[in-house]
Amino acid sequence: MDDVLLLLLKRNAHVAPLRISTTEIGRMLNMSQQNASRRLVELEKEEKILRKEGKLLITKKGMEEILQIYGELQDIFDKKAKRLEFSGEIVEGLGEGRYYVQRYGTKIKEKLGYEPYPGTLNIKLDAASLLKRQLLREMEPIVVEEFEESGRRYGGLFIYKCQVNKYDCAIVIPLRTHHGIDVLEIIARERLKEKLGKGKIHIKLVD
Amino acid sequence: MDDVLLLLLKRNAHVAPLRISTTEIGRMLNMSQQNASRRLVELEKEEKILRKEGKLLITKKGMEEILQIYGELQDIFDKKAKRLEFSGEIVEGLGEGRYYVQRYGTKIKEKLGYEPYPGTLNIKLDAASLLKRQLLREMEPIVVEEFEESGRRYGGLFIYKCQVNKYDCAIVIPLRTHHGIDVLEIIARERLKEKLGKGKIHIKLVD
DNA sequence: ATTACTATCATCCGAGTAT
DNA sequence: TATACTCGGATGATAGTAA
Repeated sequence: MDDVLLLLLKRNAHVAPLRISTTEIGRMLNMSQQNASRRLVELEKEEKILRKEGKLLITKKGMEEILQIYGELQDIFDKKAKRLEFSGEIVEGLGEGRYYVQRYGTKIKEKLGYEPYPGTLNIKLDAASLLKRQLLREMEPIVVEEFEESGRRYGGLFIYKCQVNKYDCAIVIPLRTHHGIDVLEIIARERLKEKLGKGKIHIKLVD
Repeated sequence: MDDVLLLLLKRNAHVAPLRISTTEIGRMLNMSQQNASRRLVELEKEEKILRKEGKLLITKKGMEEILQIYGELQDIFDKKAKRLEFSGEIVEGLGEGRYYVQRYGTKIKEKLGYEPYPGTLNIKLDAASLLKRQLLREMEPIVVEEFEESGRRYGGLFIYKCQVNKYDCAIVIPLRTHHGIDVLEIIARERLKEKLGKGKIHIKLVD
């Protein structure tokens, strides 16, 4: 982004006309007065700023340029997580998924609105998805608090709603014990393993 | 900010090594392959990226440059947005405000907690406010999703809570059709036009 | 196919200076 | 004081081509 424009923005020239000399601009940006002058003429010609009575104001067009970049950066840093997508393939679990989903079933229903099928779909992530895996941490999880039942203690869960090949599902991350970071456990209303078949699995996080 | 670096960032080269050819960079940024190549060599010399096995990765130093600018923009917009203030004067609407507020009334009540007076206050913004108008985009809106009723389709709304001369109100931005950007439509619990009188109107956004 | 060198052309910047 | 012109040198980009 144009550094002169950014300076003007910092000085609020998008809100109120700003009085500033080319000498000052040059000093602040380590450039000559002559160059600052030329840059302003340039910005004016491009209709990104306008000058009136010796004061500078950033125009709509100028703001669009800035907001364009700001928007892109926001997308990258703030919203990336919401578009998080993983891919991988189904692997066999150890059968413990079934046990846990039954134990947590009521709690999960409170959060998701449905009782999940008693079993988990285990997806082994491919290399590219594995790198994105850590971005899950930046998402706001649905939290199932730890609880005690029949004298046994059950650890908390983080749940993230997602779609797996168009089916509404949820990723479940047990906070206590869990297998390697390369396998995601998925729960859903119904048994999905057969419906999904043998191909590559796509997991897309949803709000 | 360096546009090549921004491109690499968009392609997640800060998260995982990215395979991309100089030809592709050139094509995406409208520059020659030769120039893309030179720019990469440059970025590498400045230690903003590093290359390994033909893949590119943005370094810590590279990210610092990006986050520096992003931080500055956040300071400007996030803080400003919360203090966003407009001024202007009341203008006559076309009466359609009344119709729409009635249609959307229930949805609005769900979001704001009260049924708005059936009519909108139309404020024509002055020149200075007009420039700030686009900063609304940076704020988090209250969203009324589009819906269908009696076979007719109603577009979504963005709503922003505000105070108009001390009265709690809300700015309503229809996402489909809307008049010029220079008029803001305001809704409130009660009819405000008479209470506000003829002077200048001040609109202040609130959380 | 790829990257990146060299040569040439274009653009940007700073110094001097006119206004 | 101020802005902004011209001009020469520096930096940047493209075309051609080597590796």
